[in-house]
Amino acid sequence: MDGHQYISHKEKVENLKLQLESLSRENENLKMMIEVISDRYNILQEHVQRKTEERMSGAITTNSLGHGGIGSNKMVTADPVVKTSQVFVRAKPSEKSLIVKDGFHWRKYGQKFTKDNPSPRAYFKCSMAPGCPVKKKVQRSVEDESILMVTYEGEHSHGVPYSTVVDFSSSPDHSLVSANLFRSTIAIDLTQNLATDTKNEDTCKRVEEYAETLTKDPNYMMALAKAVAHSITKQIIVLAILEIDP
DNA sequence: CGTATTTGACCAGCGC
DNA sequence: GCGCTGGTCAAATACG
Ligand SMILES: [Zn+2]
Repeated sequence: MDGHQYISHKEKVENLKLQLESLSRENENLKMMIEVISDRYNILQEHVQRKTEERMSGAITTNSLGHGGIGSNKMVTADPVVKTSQVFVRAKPSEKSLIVKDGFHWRKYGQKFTKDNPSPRAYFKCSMAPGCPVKKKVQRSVEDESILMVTYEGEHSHGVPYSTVVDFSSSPDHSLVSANLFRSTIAIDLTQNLATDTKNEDTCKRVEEYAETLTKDPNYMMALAKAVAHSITKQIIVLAILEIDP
């Protein structure tokens, strides 16, 4: 009697094991597909960027040909509205130098010692797409050496680096990395909302604390993961359609 | 060999 | 103008 039950249980376990195995394989395959697709997506994005740039430059040249003496209205491009956002990020204890791993590709173009901070400040420019104007400054916090102060400036003229999502799962200690990246994105959003009224350090610190409490809340993390997954699947669907269409 | 980083030179703004 | 400071350039160098 018990033997039958035991056997059936054993069978169930074996069955579940097999299912798990096949699901794991499927998961691996899907991961690989995501990687490939994101790769192609980035390439396509690059092409689109180049094409629009070509078209823009052509339009500008044809436009500038017809510049009579009429106007004198200088097209002062409202550049002053460059969105800057400050982000506090926990420094990885292992990293000796300034971070680079936030999903974009940065080319370092300078490093200076500043008057009011013993640690140097590094200057980066986004190099994911040619002509992307985004820059960032990275400097350790004065009082807490394990806090990195990152200042992003401008908006990317290309698609967001979709491959970062893939990096989450493929990273050896993905929990740490993903926590850091999630927090950084949260901090970006919050600082952008708060940047209009106040700009002192206390609010920034409070933002960081707030983000930390958020990441500790399991419900919030679950909702966030759900949202991220949803956006991912949406992107995948779009990409699949694009792939079928041509 | 092509590309990314390093690092001193260089420049622009500001207070005096 | 002068010196200081934060930001950028670019030649040299390191790296894979
Ligand atoms: Zn960019």
